[in-house]
Amino acid sequence: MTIRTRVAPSPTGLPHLGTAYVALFNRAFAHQQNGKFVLRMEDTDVGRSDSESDQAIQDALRWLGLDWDEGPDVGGPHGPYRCSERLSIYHELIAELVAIGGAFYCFCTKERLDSVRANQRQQGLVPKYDGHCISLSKQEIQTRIDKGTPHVIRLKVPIEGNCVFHDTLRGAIEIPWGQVDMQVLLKSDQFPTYHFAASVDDHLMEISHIFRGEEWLSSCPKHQLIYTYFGWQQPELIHLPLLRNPDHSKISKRKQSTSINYYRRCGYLPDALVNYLATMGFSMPDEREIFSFQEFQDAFTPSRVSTSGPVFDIAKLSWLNGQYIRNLSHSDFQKSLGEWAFGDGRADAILRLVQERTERFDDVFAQADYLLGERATLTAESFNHKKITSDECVRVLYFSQLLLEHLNQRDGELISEAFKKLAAQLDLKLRDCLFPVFVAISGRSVSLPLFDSMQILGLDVVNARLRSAIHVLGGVSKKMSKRLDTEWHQHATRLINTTKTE
RNA sequence: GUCCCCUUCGUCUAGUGGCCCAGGACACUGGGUUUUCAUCCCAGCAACAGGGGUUCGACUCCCCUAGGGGACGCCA
Repeated sequence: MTIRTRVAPSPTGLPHLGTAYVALFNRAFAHQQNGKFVLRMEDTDVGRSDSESDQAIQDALRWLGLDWDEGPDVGGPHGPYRCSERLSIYHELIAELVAIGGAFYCFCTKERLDSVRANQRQQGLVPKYDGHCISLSKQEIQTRIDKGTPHVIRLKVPIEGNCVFHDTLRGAIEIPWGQVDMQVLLKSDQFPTYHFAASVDDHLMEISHIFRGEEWLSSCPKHQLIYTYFGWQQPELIHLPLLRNPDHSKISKRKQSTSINYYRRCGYLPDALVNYLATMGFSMPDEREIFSFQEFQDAFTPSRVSTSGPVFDIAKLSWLNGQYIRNLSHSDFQKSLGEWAFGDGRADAILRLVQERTERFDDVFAQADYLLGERATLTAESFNHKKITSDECVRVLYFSQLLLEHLNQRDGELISEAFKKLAAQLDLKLRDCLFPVFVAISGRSVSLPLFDSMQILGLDVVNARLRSAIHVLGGVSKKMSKRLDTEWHQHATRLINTTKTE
């Protein structure tokens, strides 16, 4: 049997550390076994998927050296490798599944489902589909379809008994069918859900082993059911532990940077990041902690993967990165640093801002310090200001995060317009409103133009600096963030929409 | 709330019944080398969640409790 593995990210948002983590294991295992490693883009969510993210994920994985044998760009015998290009396959198979009684049409409205689930929750039951449409007759179904009633197709799930499936690291796992929802497989927009697309594609692409995050454990029964209905053999499942925040919750961008690009921008070496990721949940037989991907691949075996969730510890990553940096030849060091600091048009962008503010060359580097490296360390006093209180600073910084995130734009003009409106909404002068942002981004209240700086730094770093600034000011409690989120939603429509039309 | 998964130093981990009054690494503390700093070297600090079994013997096997995490979407 040929070993075939895959990683199947959804192209929504920035390239995630978790994607790299999972790709690492899949790639190492496949190549160790002379198999193939596949990249498949799971763009089943039309609203959230975008091609920019698709490209960014590919770039980030390539940067890490985690490239693939088959995928959307390189092709392969089992293509296409993007869900949105495989719709006819799903439609054909979902029809088959309905025909053999494994799935059924459902015409329920969102409102009805919401109230059903709310009721169930109130009674302490598992919120799930109540089977309302499961026994509609062929005629009833046809009539509604002909009328153009929006509908989905759901998985038929047994009511009683247990589902038993196998995980390589944990052995047999038993989940009562009563816990499993009649999952939507085909959405009303005719796109499959992840569950259906992934199951189908894994089979069609002859995937033999799936290394994926532990978060998928509870959806295994659904996938198993699909395989059973079709009479397919399920791939071997190896659920990896979830990367964690320092507080042990699942790693999330609210609490630390999860974007691969952030670590790239901060000057971590791809080999070091890959090495570090490989020590999360895996250890070498000889306990070595510094090793190449090739060495990892040679030594890898599922039995050396541990099941408890590792905290992603930036201090240790930095130490490891230091080992790699010092090991570089001096010429490689120069080359890599130069590329990091000035590559991709950065030198030009920075120098254009600097020149008009320069009297002597020795002014140059002091002005651009926060663009070339980490900004000065902040304290609460850094935010002392005549016109704006520290609480207001937190508010502004918090909203800035949301604004930039929702704007999802690098365009300086747009950012500038949005901030002007934000200041107006908060009833602050732009100059005062921007003060905490200047401090957060540059470490000073006076610096090179703010929005240009943001563009040069990139969203990942900007976000991290805003987050760290908020932290310095005492952070935002759960309660407070709830209040701010509510307030934000009141501003949001106006801020975002009007911004885009101008 | 229901179900599932997990539980060795603050963190990453070694350990698959005796080699362990638990080893390594990061962080931290102290010392040494170095014109300073960093590197490097040495030393120190620090853990088997708790309770029951099984066994001649449990970090290792079983059960319970507690704690942590995840899932419960026409998100993935």
